[in-house]
Amino acid sequence: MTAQPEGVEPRVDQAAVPVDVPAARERARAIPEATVARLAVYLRVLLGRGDDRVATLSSEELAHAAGVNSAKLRKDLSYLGSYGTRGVGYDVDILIGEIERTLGLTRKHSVAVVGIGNLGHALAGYGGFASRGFPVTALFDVDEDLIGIRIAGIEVRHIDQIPDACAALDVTIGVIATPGDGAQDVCDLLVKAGVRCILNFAPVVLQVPEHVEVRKVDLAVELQILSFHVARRELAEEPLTGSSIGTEEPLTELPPVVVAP
Amino acid sequence: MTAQPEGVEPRVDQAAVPVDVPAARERARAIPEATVARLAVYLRVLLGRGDDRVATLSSEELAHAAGVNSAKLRKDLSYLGSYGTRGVGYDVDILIGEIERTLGLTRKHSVAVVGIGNLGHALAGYGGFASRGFPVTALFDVDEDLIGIRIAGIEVRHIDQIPDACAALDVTIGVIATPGDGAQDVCDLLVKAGVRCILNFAPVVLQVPEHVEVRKVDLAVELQILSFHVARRELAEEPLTGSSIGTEEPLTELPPVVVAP
DNA sequence: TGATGTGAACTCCTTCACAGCG
DNA sequence: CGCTGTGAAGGAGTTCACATCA
Repeated sequence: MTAQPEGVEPRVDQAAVPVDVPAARERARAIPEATVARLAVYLRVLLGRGDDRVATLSSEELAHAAGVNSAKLRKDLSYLGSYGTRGVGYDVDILIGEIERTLGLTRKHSVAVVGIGNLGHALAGYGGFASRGFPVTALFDVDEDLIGIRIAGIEVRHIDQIPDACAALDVTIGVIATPGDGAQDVCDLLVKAGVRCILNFAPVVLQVPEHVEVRKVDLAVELQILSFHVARRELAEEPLTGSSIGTEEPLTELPPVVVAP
Repeated sequence: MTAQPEGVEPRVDQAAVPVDVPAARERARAIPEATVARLAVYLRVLLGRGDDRVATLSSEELAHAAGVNSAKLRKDLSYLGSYGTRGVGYDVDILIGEIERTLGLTRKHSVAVVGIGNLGHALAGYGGFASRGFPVTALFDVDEDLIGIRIAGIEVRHIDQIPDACAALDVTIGVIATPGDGAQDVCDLLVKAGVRCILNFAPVVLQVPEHVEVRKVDLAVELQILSFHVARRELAEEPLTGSSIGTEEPLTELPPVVVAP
């Protein structure tokens, strides 16, 4: 490991982020959205393997573990620069460092969750956030019964306090887990508080200024997409009964075909 | 694939929704993934508007509400067929029906949630599933302390019972909310039980036979993508001081930057 | 007239295939 | 030789702009 000749690329520790700014800017700008999403996946795989003392991984291995093909993986990694060794593969530690730097994970983050219902409560207590460098530091709701209680040590406050509290805690990411109505208001408060990244679980399309980034997770939509595939598959499997052409299918409902495996 | 001569013309009268099966099959196969995801969004908007007795909507209005541009919306809807009226717009009820049929929502669905931790518990109690036609009918875990308790009236069973219970309840969609390790085992059990659609919240890439559809929701990845955008934006905003090392920036305060392209 | 529906151009992403290097 | 890195080809999705029709 650390078989790195030409000592231009310094070791990456989270105190200093070297590299000249214009180049980094250019590179960051150039990375496709689709690649960014996958970088996060590669990082998780690498962190898993890092424990195993695996010093190096080929594109084939890493790609398989991440569920993509190796050409795509190599192209993705090429956006970061050349951190592989031909004939060998990628140094796990170096790659981890590069991906973390690219994803901005060397920066401190701080997450606020708004809406402490079923989902918000689960998110507030979800260990997966903190363990990946996204500690939840503030919780908000409107329900008087919830305000003041603590979840995982964090006190729930009224959403009126969003501007002050978020600024004070330097919240970088807001998570909206409220019902659909009210989500836009909460969003406006977060934006006012200077939060520029929002993860939205509410089933509405948020309107935000263009300098604010929103990602949406819509569980019902996910299920509906799956539902589409069930339906498509059933159509595809359905035997082509020649007589079905002329028959009057009452198709308010889909044909009831279910094939047991 | 089966070259079907355009023999039967689909009559469109407003009461019934006819359509011959091969044509429906052809169409379903042709709809792009990206469009399917958006259809679900359009549907939600339409259902919201349906209550308001709005009989008709233009592509412009619907597109705005769904957060896309109108050209995209029209192209998306064109995959369903021609259900708009030129000079007027789309009939809300007809469109709802068409989208529901296309997404397979006229079929009965039944959801099993596996892994009753923070997230699984929230999902089990989440009203948004049932209200959109995806009732949760089975819950599973391995923890003896959880087995037997009821959430929203559903009893938690041991995952050993997945094959039997899922078959008996005709589960169409499995939701995996377990920790990463164990997710693959659970997945295998679901597949064995005949479940062909899986929504995976566990941070692993599941291996499944090709007739099984998996969608993954990875919350940490979502946050990391947002993090990337924070970083990119800071790079873009940062004045070109060659040696700025960003960690100590007083980021409590928002620079008022709004870049006009 | 005014909105839909759609070929065509365009942009973005993926895949191929192989040169280049360790 | 083996594997990375990458131009080039291919495919998917988006946007444009306008013919078309209620």
